[in-house]
Amino acid sequence: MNAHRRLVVILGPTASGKSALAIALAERSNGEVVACDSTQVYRYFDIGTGKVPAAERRGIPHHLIDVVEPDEVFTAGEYRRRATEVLEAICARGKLPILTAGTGLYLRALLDGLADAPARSEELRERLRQRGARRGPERLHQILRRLDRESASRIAPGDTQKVIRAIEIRLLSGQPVSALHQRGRARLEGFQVLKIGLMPPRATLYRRIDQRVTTMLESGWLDEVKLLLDRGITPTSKPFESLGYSQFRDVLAGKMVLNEAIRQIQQATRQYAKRQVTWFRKEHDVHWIEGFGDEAATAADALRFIAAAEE
RNA sequence: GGACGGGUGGGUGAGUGGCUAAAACCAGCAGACUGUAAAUCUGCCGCUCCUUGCGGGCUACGGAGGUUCGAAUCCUCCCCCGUCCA
Repeated sequence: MNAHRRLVVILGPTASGKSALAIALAERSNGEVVACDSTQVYRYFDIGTGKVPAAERRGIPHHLIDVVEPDEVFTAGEYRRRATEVLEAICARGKLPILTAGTGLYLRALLDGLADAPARSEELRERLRQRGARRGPERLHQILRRLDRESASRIAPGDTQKVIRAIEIRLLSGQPVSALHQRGRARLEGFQVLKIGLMPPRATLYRRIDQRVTTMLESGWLDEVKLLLDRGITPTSKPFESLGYSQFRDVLAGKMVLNEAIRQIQQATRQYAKRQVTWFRKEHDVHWIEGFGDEAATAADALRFIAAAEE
């Protein structure tokens, strides 16, 4: 019924220029930006997560940025709930939602939905994790094999994180993961989704990543990290695990020299970009553009694509 | 000039006669991933051939010789690097 409502999704690896393209499109088509990024949801982690500073947003509203405290657990399920609400609100205002998606899992959770599985349970995980630490990861995998043969065969014995989640689902819901998955997922309804994928040449992307890390440093990234620590934010909280923050935390603790940290951040970011590309490649119905989002030709291409979809 | 220590695959580095194309880690490449996802994990990783097999050939542990059925591993000489003595 509401198929006339549209949702533009811009997906692509880090540093491909999603934010710039989103703002450009929002200005031309009465849009608002919604971040689909697992790190930008955290407050105070600004420079390294690539949040566009308010002053550079050209008046375009941005959503799902700065929505939780650093010590809060945030998940794909939570993202889905909040994003669904935000999309409704934007449409109710008669505006066009434009999603900037770097976190493939969150995008899929929103668009395709998640199975009706129980949310994570910290105590259960803690118990399992301890057992894994004591008896080795193979032991956990054995437990999973007993409880849910099918997912045990799909999950590598070394992948403790996924093994624990599968055991958790089985224990909490009483059902194996495969059974839950078979029952389908609650996909996003009522939107015509227009996916635009940014796929700049790998070599150029990597050069940009390297350069962007130094640019971020010049704009005060290290000071930001220092401020976070001074403020008492737990150095082991989740956002501190993200690219750059962990390295700079070590620099400030005197465990690493700055040059080495920069080198590692650049390298880890390139590896991350590769993983994003691997994930997004499988995404269906994407209008791929082989350039950066901040290039005029890319914006023109994207606008043409959106216009063509109007009919 | 002398005394030691060392030179191993893109990097670090193990190996001190056969089980070694050579551990492990990193990098690189490819991939998986339905509530930690900027996370986590998996495969490949000298060259080459095919009948794609726990397959064949070639090259490889600074260089050149040698010992041995067999050498990254032992011997000789040479070249580099580090530390110390002069």
